[in-house]
Amino acid sequence: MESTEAGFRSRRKTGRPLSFDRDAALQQAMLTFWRHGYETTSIVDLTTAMGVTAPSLYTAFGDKKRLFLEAAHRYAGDPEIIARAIEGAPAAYDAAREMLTAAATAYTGDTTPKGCLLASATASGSASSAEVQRAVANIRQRIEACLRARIERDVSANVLPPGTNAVALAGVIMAVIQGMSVLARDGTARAALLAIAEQTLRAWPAKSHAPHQA
Amino acid sequence: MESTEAGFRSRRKTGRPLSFDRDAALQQAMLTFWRHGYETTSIVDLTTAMGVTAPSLYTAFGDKKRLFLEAAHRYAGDPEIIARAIEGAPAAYDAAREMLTAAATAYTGDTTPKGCLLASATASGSASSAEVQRAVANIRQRIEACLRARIERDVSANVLPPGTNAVALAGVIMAVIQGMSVLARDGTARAALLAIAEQTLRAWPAKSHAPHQA
DNA sequence: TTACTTTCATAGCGTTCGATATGCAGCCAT
DNA sequence: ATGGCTGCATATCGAACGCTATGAAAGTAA
Repeated sequence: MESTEAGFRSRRKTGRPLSFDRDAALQQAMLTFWRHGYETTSIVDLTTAMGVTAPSLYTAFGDKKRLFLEAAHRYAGDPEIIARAIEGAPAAYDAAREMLTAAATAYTGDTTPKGCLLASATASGSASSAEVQRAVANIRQRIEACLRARIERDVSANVLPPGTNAVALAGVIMAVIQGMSVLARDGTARAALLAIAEQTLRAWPAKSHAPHQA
Repeated sequence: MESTEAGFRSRRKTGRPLSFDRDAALQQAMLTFWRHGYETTSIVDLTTAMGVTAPSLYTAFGDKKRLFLEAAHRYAGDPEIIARAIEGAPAAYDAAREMLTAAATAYTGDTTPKGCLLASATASGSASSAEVQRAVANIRQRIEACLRARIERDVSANVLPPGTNAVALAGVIMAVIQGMSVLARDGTARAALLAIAEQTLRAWPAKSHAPHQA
């Protein structure tokens, strides 16, 4: 059930070895999906970028859907590590700050496509891609749940004011992160995104302020 | 140069009249693009939804690109009206509040697709759709510029603290709006989006508070 | 009625889509 | 060396893509 079972068909013992670097090919596939989206990336686009023929792609990765899912998981990184980073932060504020600045930076890389693969690649699609859209949504929601739990923990620990709406606060952070992807795609520079991140963090409820909600 | 020249080929005086309601067909096209995106909506999808054959679609709307642009402009509404609404608001805060709550509501309609057409339909695409992506980005940036100008006006009028970063503040609002589209597509309910809107507005710098930035 | 204009429905254009059948090439185990 | 795998390159497959040629149908203008 684990998605990272070290590839699609790797436990072979005999036969001709792969003539290409599977990991490097996956990396190129990820970049291509990142730039052009899931449905709007063709197999030819992928084989060209990966330097591999179509039959090799299919034997190594299954089909387009599985290749995308593997690329998406590689993009998202290990969810356990993310969870530990959020939970291990000094406070929810620090986790949110790290998430926002990391997003602003990652969405404006020089050598990578602009924006967020998870935010753009399956933002729309025909009915046939519903399963892929759900998988990407799950990745998002797992991160949101983790941040929300961290906020709730801070509320319980009195680090955040008791009236804090954890769902809304986590939602704002997630919305800004996803929205920054759109802005980055439109050409907004890294500095501007970082300023948006800073401005967003000014909304963070502080214990030193009186909680101003019912 | 005006996009709304009342259709693609409407100034006819003789000949067989249109057997379908051009406006209603455009509305259906808009809903279809809204649901499935630009490139990921096929001509068959459109003709089915619009109740029109392919040749009729092409004579009435030009081609897929022009049909989408016309649908996108219908979705976005008259930019003049939007500009007047932002400029005519009591303060930038009210404009931002209206934009956020209107987005939260519009993205979770019962009879419309979830999310925002402008945010999702061209979030990704092959190189051939670059022109359409740019057109949609322009719509976004026009709104952002309008909000930013309204914020700057409030700063000049001392309604907002002098140190206010208008670019970042407008950017946050735009990012949250675009991000809410992603959340809405993932299934987030209207109430949750409205809570995010409220939480976002708490970040709004108030003249009554001491400005806490350099 | 007749000429003219424009839309309609049918059918299909050439291209690209995701995915494969086929046969040769390369590597391991024996 | 040889048999058994497995990946490689070539050449497609049927379906769907965006789009259009064609001629009949339905109006207006004379």
